[in-house]
Amino acid sequence: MDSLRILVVDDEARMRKIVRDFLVAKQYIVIEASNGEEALDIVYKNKNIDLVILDVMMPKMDGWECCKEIRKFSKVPIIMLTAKGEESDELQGFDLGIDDYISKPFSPKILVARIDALLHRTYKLDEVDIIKAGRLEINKTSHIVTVDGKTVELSYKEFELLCYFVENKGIALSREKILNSVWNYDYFGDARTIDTHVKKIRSKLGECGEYIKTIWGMGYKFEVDE
Amino acid sequence: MDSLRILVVDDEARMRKIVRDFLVAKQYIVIEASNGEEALDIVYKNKNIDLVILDVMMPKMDGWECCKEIRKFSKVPIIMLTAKGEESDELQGFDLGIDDYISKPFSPKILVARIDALLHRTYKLDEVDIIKAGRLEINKTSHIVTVDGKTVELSYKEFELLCYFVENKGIALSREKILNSVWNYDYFGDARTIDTHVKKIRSKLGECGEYIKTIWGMGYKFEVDE
DNA sequence: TCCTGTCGTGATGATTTCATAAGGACCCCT
DNA sequence: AGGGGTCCTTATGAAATCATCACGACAGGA
Repeated sequence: MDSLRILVVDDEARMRKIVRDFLVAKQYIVIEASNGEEALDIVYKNKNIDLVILDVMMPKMDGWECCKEIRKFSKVPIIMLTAKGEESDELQGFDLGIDDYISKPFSPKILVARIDALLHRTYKLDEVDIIKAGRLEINKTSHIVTVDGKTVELSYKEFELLCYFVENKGIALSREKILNSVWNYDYFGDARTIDTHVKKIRSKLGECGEYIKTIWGMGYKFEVDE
Repeated sequence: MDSLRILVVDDEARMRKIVRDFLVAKQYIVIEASNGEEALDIVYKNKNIDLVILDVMMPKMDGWECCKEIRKFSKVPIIMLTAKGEESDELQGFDLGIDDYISKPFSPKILVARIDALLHRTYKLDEVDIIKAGRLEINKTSHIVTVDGKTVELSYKEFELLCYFVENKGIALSREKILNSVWNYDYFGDARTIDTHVKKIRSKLGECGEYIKTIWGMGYKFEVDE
C-alpha cells in the first residue's frame, strides 16, 4: 500500500508540527494548512487527499464551517480536533459529516489509532485477509498464493480448496466434508475429483505440497511440519 | 454446519434492518430485539442463540449493562456496535466479556467478516475433541494419537477401535459388541480380526498397549493402571 | 485455451484370513 | 493337593485379499 496523504489544518504551527511528527513517523504523507480557506483550497485542488484533520478553533473560517464546505464537494474522511469542553458540539459535528473527533489534549497513540481506524473503515484496508502457514502465504483478498515469497498460480477451485485446508489446519477432513464446504452442497459428483485437485495443488506448491497430508481411509489434513 | 442463529439488538429499527439484510443474505437466521431487556429474555429462553450483536446506545438498559447481564448465565459470543468516538470504552468492553466490537459506521463486509471470524473462533475450536487416558492422548479432530506427547501412527480402523476402547474405558467389551460398534453392522467376518487389530494397536502404543486388557473367554477392556 | 471433473491403472497400504504357537482353565489321577 | 493332559481361547507372524490413493490421460465446457 502506498503512503496515504493526510491534510492537517490548524492555525497553530506548533500543533501542526506535533501532529505532523507523529504521522510522518507512521509513514503518512502530511500536507499542512494554517486556516480553513487554505484547507478548502487544497482539498479542492488535490483530489488525492485521503484524510483531513481539522482543528475546530481557527480564525476566519472555523472547523465546523470548513467541514461543511468540504462536504459540499468531497467525502474525504474528516477528523476534528476539539478543545476540552466542546463535547456539546459533537452532535453538531456528526451532523456536519465529520467521521471522528479527538479531544485535546490527546496522546499520540490515540491520534494514530483513530486515524488508522478511520482509514481502515473508509478504505477497507483491514479487509486484506492473509493467512500464513509455514512457508506458504495466502492472500485471500488478492487471491494470491506464495511459497517463500514466490507467487504460485492456482486456479479458482484450487485456491478455494487450499484456503479451506489452511483455514482448517490440523483438522482431519473427510472427502464428504470437503465436498460440502468447497463445492456447492448440491454437487453429487465423484469425491475422487478432490484427489485430482489435491494432486495439482501439491505439485504446484512444490515442497509445501507436503503440508497436505493424506489420511488413509479418512481424507486429508493440512499441517505444517515443525 | 446448519444455519447459525444471530440475535440483533438495537433500538433503531432501521439499524436492525441493515444488519439483518446482510446476515440473511449470508444464510444466518436473524432474531431481533429492540432493547436490552428483551434481548436478555431471548438469550435466556432460547439456549440456541449462537451470537449476539449488541448496540451500545439503547434506552433503559444499554449495551454494556445488557452484556454484563448476559454473561451472568451465558457464554454466547457478543459483538458490540459502538458509535464513533467510543473507542476509549473498548477496554471496558473487553472486560465485560464482549468478544469483538465494530464501530459505526461499518461496511457490510466488515460486519460479516467479523461475525464469521468470531463464530469460527468460538465454535471451531470447541470442535477439537481430545480424550486423555493415562499417558495416552487421542485427538479425534486431527485424528492423532500420542503417547507421552509422541505421535503414534495408527490406521483408520486401529484409530476407530482405540477410540471405542477409550470411550468405554473400564467396561468389558465382547468381541461381538466391538464388531457391531466399530465395524459396519453388515460385517460378518471372523471375530478374530479384532485380535489382530488389538495386537497392532498394542505394539504401536508400546507400554500403553497394556491399557488394553484381555478378558479371558469374554473380550477386552480398556483400563489405565494406577 | 484453460479449468474442471471423470476414468483406468498400478502402487501402496490396510484389513482379513490362516496356520501355528502360547497361555489359561479345568479335570482326572496319583 | 499338585502334576499333567486336554480343550479351548488368545497371540503372533505371514500371506492373501481388499480398498484407497496418486497419477496420467482425456472429455466437456467456459
